[in-house]
Amino acid sequence: MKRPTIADIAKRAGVSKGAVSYALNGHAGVSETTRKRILAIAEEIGWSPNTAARALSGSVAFAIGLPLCRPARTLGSEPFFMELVSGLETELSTRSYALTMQVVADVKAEIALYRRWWAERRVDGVILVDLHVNDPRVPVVIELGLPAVIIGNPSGIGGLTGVWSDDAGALTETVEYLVALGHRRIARVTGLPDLLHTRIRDDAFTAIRERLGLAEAVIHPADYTGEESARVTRRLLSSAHRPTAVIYDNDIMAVAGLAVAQEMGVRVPADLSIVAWDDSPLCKLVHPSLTAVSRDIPRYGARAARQLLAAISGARIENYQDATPRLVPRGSTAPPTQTAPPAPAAPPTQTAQTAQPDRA
Amino acid sequence: MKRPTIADIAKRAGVSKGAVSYALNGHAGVSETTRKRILAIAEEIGWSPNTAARALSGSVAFAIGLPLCRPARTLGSEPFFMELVSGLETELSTRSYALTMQVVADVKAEIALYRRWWAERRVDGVILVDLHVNDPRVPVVIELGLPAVIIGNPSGIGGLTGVWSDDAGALTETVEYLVALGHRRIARVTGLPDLLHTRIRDDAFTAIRERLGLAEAVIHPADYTGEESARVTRRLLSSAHRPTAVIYDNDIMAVAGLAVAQEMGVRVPADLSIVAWDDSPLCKLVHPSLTAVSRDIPRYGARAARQLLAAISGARIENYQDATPRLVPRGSTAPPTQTAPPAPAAPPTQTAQTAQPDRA
DNA sequence: CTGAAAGCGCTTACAG
DNA sequence: CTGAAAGCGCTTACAG
Repeated sequence: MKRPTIADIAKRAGVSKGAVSYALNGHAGVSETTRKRILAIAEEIGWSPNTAARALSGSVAFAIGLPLCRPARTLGSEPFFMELVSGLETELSTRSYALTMQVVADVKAEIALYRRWWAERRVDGVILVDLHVNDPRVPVVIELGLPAVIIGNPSGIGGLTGVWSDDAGALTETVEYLVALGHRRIARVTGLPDLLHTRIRDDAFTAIRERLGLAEAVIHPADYTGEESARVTRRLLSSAHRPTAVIYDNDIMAVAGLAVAQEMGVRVPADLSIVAWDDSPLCKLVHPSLTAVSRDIPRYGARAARQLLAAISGARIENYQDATPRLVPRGSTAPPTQTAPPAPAAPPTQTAQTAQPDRA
Repeated sequence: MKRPTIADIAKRAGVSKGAVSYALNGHAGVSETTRKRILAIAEEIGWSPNTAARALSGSVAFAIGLPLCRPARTLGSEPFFMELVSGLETELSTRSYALTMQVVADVKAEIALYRRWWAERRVDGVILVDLHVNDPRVPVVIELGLPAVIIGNPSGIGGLTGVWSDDAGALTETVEYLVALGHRRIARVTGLPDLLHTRIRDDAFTAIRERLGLAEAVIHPADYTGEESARVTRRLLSSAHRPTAVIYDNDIMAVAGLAVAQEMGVRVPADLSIVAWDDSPLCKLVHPSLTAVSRDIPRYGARAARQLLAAISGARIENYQDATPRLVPRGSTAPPTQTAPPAPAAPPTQTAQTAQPDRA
């Protein structure tokens, strides 16, 4: 099949290609009647603009870029990205913008990707996720003049704006809730330590610990994977003064923590309360269902897309702080049954054989 | 910053733009020495081809399209897509092909998207997932002449090739394994019923049921969501002759089924064995860990990408059947403790309060 | 309000 | 082996 072009439309309508272009783009320069006629013809012959031609003359790619800098396996099991993508899409698709994704191995590769995308005119703007402390991507994006929106708190990052929610506030609220239930020994198991939002939550945790005098509250760094979370949780639950409540930095780690508790015969929520940071369908599926800190990530993505499109069309954009994440209490949190030294974990009988995986 | 073009390179090298193009693309027409000089200059000034210009003259977009036709929430919680994406990427990125994703509401919208992508020359080829029986996308893609690769078994689909694994074989193997453990009352909880691979697994299930005379083996349709799986599982476990083993069509549904069993006081694997179809990190995290049917989905994606790129460059491509999915036994399967009528489910005490969600 | 023309940055036959 | 030129399908000043 041959694709129709504006030349075809022009011939049919008996006007010049320029006139067709004006009509199609809603510019001044054609009478209302001919515009209508031209639009009707375009519709009839199934014309869509050739993006390449448009990009070449108008210098817009009608695409935005989202680099994904996490290993494939982590990517798959975290709902965050797909939810973000679907949110971005709701805005982009209505304006015929495409979303170009690319998996990169590390920050260095991601920076190279920005340069390549810029040189290729592949995208009109980019979304930055997982900001690090002193993130080296930021100066590069600024230098290239590539419109960008950060997913996360951009404070301290000169020159780029972001869309984020008040993680510090949500963390404080969560700890206060656990304390109100009677918990004192509260642990926080974190995501990758040099991510900016990990830092922000860490700081909030430390602040509330000081304020409420929770001497035994501790932070344990992990990396978002279930494996690492299981390891950390096992160590935590084996300690003499084991925590009565744990806050995990994502849903996967929380589920892994729950499984370790079950494996060690620690009852949830009687002996141990669990809070998952990002809420997800998964949190509602496990038993007991997990109390979680919930954000509307698709809305988040939609907002970021709108900001980015505005920036691309030349508008000055502002930072946007979304609603504070909500704490959604479910079955995994309760008052601790005992604040005295905990009973030693009873070795489970029924499930002991399942400890070694892959017994075939 | 101004982007360098081949005109800049030509000026520096003292040759024509045509010569630069030949040198850069490895075509005949330039001496080896000038080619080297030109490549060095391109490297030095940081040149990358303008994709729009390339697409316009060479009629290649250097992008492939992946429409995602599932609701945002389902998308996020299923590892399958992200793993597929990362597999596609490993091949695409080495050849500077971009992956363009778009979320669509339904098959109709997806068909419109193919037409638009084709008219816009946005992509050079597409990946089709989740094939339906008599899928209406197939004739459209063929009519447009859009190179395409199906993820899934393309038998019965004239004109398009696919990359798939032997689901029927894996299902048969799984049932045989459960029967060898002593199970007779085996249930299968499926994904969306009109997907082709659901049908294929259903047929295999029915065949093995006939062959082994498993009169009580049953199929229950669901939709890949945890909610629906929980509902179906609750009904199954409440029935007089409840199954002793359930095979779920994805990991999320299996986890939900496990949670329902725990909620109802049905011990896994003593009273109930559980098998998850697609293996994922999640299956290893829950307690007990889930026996699963495992495929290497990233490799799958990589293969599909290679096929598609070959098709785009004009090669005739063949169907490719990947390795049969492997059954990975873990802690959720065991011989049934009793084949006689099951004991009534004991109402759990500790967890009763967690039945109502969102008690704040 | 409209038409003819140049230009975006490449690729590729076509002469030399 | 090399150069000059046309063309991909649009957009956009520039004359009329």
